Amino acid sequence: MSSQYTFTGQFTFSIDSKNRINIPAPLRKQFSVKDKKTFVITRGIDQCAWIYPINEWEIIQKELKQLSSLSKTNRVFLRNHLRHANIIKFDSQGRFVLPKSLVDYTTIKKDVTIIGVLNKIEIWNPNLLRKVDQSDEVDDQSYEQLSERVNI
Amino acid sequence: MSSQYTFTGQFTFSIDSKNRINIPAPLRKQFSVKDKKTFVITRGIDQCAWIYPINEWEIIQKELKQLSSLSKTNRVFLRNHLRHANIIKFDSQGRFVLPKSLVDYTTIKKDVTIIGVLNKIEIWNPNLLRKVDQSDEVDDQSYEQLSERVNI
DNA sequence: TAACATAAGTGGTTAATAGTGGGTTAAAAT
DNA sequence: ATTTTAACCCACTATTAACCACTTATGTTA
Repeated sequence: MSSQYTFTGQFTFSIDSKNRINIPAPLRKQFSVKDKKTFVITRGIDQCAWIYPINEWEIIQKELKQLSSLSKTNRVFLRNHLRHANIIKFDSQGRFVLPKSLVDYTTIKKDVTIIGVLNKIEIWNPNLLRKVDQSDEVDDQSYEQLSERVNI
Repeated sequence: MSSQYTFTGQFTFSIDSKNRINIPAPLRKQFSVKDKKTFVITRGIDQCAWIYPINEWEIIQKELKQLSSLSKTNRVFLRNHLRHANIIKFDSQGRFVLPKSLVDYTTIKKDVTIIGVLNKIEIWNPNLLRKVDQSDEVDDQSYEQLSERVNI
């Protein structure tokens, strides 16, 4: 079954003194009643944070369970993506608190760029994103191989 | 399945102080009831904006959803193509607001040229279009490669 | 072809929503 | 017991969307 979510668009908002980030209204509106405003936020593969609505995350978990921990790539990938996964709700204003570990990982300071990427939402430090945009990084061979088996 | 839309023709209208653009009646009439006056506007490969009726966009989306984010190539591709995609509705007058990012990208100032290109509509800065018409631009190599995989 | 009627393009005003900032209390954690 | 953290509340401002109104085309009919 394919995802019900189709997040798109880019927004640059600010993070406040309590590390709260506003979810852009166009994205927020897609959260269904089932979600109860709940999602999982975790490390992205790039230096950003990924947000998955809770039902979406459960689909991904199922896929992750397929991966054998005998492979080193798999082990590292699983560890890094599960250990930093936080279950979060957004408040009545549509904001959520970005966990400290992810503030550090993403190096977010004052401004935040939020990008809808179909079934997930990316949270970036705008300056970092700009750098990433400019550099054409080489493909990571091992992830390439994984991509043939897991459709995240 | 082939597209139900056959947009054709060229029109030059004006953009107002609120960045509203009128969709020419002949094109607007093709939007079906299913569309609910909804479409996606995004960056064109040239320095213009592309409009896809929402059902047309969903066909594209289905293909994009096949791409795993474990692949770096895919991640960059997905991010860059989705971040500029805005889901828009036109108002009761048949106008829509051109997002600021696309105003900048297209360098649209006062007048707008609107062109029907079968399954999509192009939005141009008339002056820029005139220049492009005169120069035969070279194909962008990377997009050529991607075109074999994703039918946008 | 003149008069009328309808549709199309453009402009502005108002009301609702979205983004941001902060305070207060309750629950954890140290 | 003290400090942090989290949930809840209220409030201000800017932006956006809904609404109304006017003008110019287009087309139709007497």
